[in-house]
Amino acid sequence: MKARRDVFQAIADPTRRAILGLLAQQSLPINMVAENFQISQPAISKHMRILTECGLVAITQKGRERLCEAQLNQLNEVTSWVEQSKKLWNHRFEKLDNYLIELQTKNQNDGTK
Amino acid sequence: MKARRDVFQAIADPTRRAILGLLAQQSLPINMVAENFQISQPAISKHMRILTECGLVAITQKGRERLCEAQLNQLNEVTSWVEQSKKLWNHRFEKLDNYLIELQTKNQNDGTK
DNA sequence: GCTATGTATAACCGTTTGGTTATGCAAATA
DNA sequence: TATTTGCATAACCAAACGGTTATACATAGC
Repeated sequence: MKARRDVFQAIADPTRRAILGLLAQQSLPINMVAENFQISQPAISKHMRILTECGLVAITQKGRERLCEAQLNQLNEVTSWVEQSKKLWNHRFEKLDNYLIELQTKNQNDGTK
Repeated sequence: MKARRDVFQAIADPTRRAILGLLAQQSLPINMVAENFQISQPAISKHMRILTECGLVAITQKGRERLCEAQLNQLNEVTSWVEQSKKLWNHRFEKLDNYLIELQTKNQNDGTK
């Protein structure tokens, strides 16, 4: 349970994705989140800490309860990375692929040897 | 380095995201990928194994080289999870939020007590 | 055939992860 | 005031992670 969290790591765990799925539909106090899983309350608290550390969940104290609210705009970091990568990927034939050309040249040399 | 990988876990590691960024632009043999990082060749091989296990990279033997090719359509799993979650999230006010209503009712009772 | 190259694999290691139980504490309730 | 409820936190644990070095091995080049 260390310091700087990032969103990619946060959503790597299936339980945390499920928690986000729940909170996406309605804000809930931690104990009501915990009811939806078989793991212990401290385990849920730990997941929640990770989710809050990277801004995916915001918590507001409500009496003795702590209301958890999803902040899914933080997923934009993921979306934009995927989009950016796919953009490059789709254009990969348009740019000269130096390595492949070099490889092909080598093969041609081999052929004429 | 165990069995069933999933895409979310694969992209959780910054080095693997960087590798995908590289391969998105051009297919490369493993050693040329390794040149772009300070970590050892076995470390790169391990990352590559994880990436291939979840289908994000395909490898084809080319003589003694192994050409790595990005398969970024596998990122659709991520994209669709994000989209699905955000959809629920954006509609969270439209559906009745049972917990919050219950909470509010309780508060009203408290007020009139 | 010998050497160099590209890569996989094994063995190992410290750190992180995801879980547990036990405990403490503040707010709500009786 | 005493008890219950809703959490956080500490201490602990096994397993997974991300890295290392050493080694093996097939292909390429001389």
